[in-house]
Amino acid sequence: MATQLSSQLLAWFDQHGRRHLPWQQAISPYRVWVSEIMLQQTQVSTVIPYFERFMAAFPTVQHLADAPADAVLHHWTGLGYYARARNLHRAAGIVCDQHGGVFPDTVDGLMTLPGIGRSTAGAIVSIAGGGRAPILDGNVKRVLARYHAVEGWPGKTEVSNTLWALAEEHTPGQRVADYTQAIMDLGATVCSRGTPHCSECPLSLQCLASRQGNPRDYPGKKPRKVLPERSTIFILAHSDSGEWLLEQRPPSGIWGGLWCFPALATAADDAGAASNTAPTDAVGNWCLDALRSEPAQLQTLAPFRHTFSHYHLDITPVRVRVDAAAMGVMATDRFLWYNPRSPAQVGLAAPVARLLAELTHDN
DNA sequence: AACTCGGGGGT
DNA sequence: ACCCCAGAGTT
Repeated sequence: MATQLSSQLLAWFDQHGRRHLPWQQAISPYRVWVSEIMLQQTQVSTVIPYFERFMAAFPTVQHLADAPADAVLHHWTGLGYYARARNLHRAAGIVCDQHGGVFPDTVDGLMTLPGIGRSTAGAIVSIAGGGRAPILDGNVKRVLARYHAVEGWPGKTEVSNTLWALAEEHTPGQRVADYTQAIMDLGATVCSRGTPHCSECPLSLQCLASRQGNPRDYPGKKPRKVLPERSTIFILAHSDSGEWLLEQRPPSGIWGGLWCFPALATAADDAGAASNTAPTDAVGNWCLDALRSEPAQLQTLAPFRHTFSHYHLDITPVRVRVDAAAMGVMATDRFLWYNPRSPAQVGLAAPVARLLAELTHDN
């Protein structure tokens, strides 16, 4: 059943819709799936280059399933939410091993795959399969919350349920792929967050928020908390031959599965700072204990702050030269001597990638 | 229901 | 600084 919203949106889409995004070309379940995963909590302009490189490296779901996990994370470096990449790789294996390389064509079937929730499943079904399934991403939430003047933050279950019901109601039985693209395009271009362009919107006459004159009040804002502060020391251990020691992070938690400089936790509070060990001493001790190597040229670099969505991390990099005996730690597969001149195909945490780039550029 | 999980773009 | 972004998984 087509609603007035869906009809007007489709007419608008024929004139103003976006049609040149990379994942809108050669549409397939695989390409739509990869794009939807990358686009979770990530803006279009950020995703485009990642999508192009990813598709060149892994043209089909079989290529992705056959690739090493490190190679997948390598192509995700800097994109964030790395569980997305690990789930993508796992799901590719399941599709190839259990579904003959063909994606499920229903929302419920797709939702059994790791990393695919209701909205992503709806996007794949509607865009790649033409099936009638709603989505509820950030754009759709904003359009529907304004159109119906839905109060409250969509992170609340009740608000989310209301929006899902509206999304379901408005999803038409015909031209579902165009409708799905249309409502996202409207949210991204006309019904934007900061400055909605109601005068250009095909829905403005019926839109309750526009009629009230306060579209920016919708959707309701997430309650903000003060982010906690943590601190750490990055040990930038390098050999004479210009290789840097990296350690693989545990599979879960922050930077899961990525490669990072060995890190030492430090006291987050400064109340007992007087008793804290100096960073260079802590790193020197670490070299002796963990690497069985005599530290040389210990140097504290400029500290900087890296902010996650849920805490601040103050990072103090300490550079240290270690002798050839230290290379023995490579015996453990948790460690890797990384040569920026011939980089291993592994995932790097963003601040690690930036530090490596700076260190290499300086030399 | 609240929390975890990144990084960057817009303002 | 603060806001949020084509959300999903875990506790």
